[in-house]
Amino acid sequence: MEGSATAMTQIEQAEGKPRLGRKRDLTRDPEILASALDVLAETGYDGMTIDMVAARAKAGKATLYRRWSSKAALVLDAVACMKSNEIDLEDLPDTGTLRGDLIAMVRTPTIRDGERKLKVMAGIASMIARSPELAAAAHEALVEPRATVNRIFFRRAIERGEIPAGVDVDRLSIISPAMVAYRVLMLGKPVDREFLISTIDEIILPAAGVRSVDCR
Amino acid sequence: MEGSATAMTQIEQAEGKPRLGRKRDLTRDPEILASALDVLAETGYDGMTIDMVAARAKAGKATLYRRWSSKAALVLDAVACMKSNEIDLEDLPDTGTLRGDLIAMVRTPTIRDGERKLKVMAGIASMIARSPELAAAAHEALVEPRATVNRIFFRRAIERGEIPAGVDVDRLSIISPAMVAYRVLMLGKPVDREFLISTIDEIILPAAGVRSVDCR
DNA sequence: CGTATCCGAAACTTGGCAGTACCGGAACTA
DNA sequence: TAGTTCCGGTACTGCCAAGTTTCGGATACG
Repeated sequence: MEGSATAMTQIEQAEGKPRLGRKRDLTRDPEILASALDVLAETGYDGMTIDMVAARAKAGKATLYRRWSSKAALVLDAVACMKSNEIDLEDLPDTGTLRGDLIAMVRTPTIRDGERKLKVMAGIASMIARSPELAAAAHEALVEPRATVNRIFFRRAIERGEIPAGVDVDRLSIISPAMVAYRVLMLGKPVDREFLISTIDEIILPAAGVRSVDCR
Repeated sequence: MEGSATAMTQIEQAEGKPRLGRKRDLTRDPEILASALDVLAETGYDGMTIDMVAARAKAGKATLYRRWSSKAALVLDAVACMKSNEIDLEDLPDTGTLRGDLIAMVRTPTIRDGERKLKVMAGIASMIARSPELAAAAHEALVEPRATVNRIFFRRAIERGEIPAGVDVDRLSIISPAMVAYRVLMLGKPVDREFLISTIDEIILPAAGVRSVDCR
């Protein structure tokens, strides 16, 4: 709740005030949030300092505290704002086959974006158990978008009769994110196109019950 | 390298010394390490303080620093020592079927142990990218043991002819840990027997190419 | 033009934790 | 018994980051 990026500036949300003097430069908000995410991904929550964020954004510390009441609030907003970079659900690939749809999502920018999200996730991992708000923001911005896309592909495949209607769409949608997260965070290996494609062919499609050539 | 629990006390490892005075109580080492893991799982690396660990172990701070040169060394040792609680590879269940073997590992203590490991992993997640030593210890103690057990099961199944010899054993072995980690760390949901069994039946076995009843 | 608020930058205050030093007491050695 | 090292506990030091304040300058309003 509370919603969008620049609107979350908790301090002074009273609207009716005429506010005189120089106006706040709202274009700095996304720049600062992006810097915060960079530092967060590089050093983790506890390693991140407000000075680092301010320096990277070429802003003063006071400017940050004028907009966010604390480090925790800044991080929460930064994580929540990753949601806006989401994939447009109206403009998804539709190749006519489940495999085609899944493979169409395996593109360099998508992988890059995913790795960044995972680094942020690793940076806040220890906080998630203690901050329900942050956990919710991370879930909505980092976890759910990927699963949502996959769910759409599987539902389409069911409608086409390509896979059985009885499959657990939610579980299938999570396989790919889970394998990627494990590979990056636990195994420390990079995610490349080949890994993703073989995961699709060797795990996801068999689990989905695709009537493939090798089911003799 | 360096190996076992109590042996890693980095300070004074010269052996030939006759050492006079009161002897160090070596039985405190595992108690302190266990306390460190508890605090680590609860608060994460940065949230953990030496005082917390000392208090939980009912030890003095000096006692800890007499045995480990720093907080980082203590945590590294504590994580490395989780490896010793490993499952005995000589005493694995052997039910005669892949599904039977996998299901036999789904037991309450195994699940509990896994959740604890994941909480520790979350607590040190942000450190892993910056500390290769800790990353290696975590990999060996938390990640590899599970995969090793699964690999054995899949190799047996191949020998029996239960699954094709061409399957990617390493990838299959990782599915279960990956799904569990994602469920706990990203989704914040608990891991129960039902989840594990349906993961085996709906994802792992189809991916392994088991000639199951529903492959008509 | 005067005032109020913003800006980036830097100085400053405060609190918490890593690491050290010391205490009285216990255990071991010579 | 004297000397040494351990023990649990506490007090202390030094550092670092959160958060506040101040400053000179810029921008907007009336």
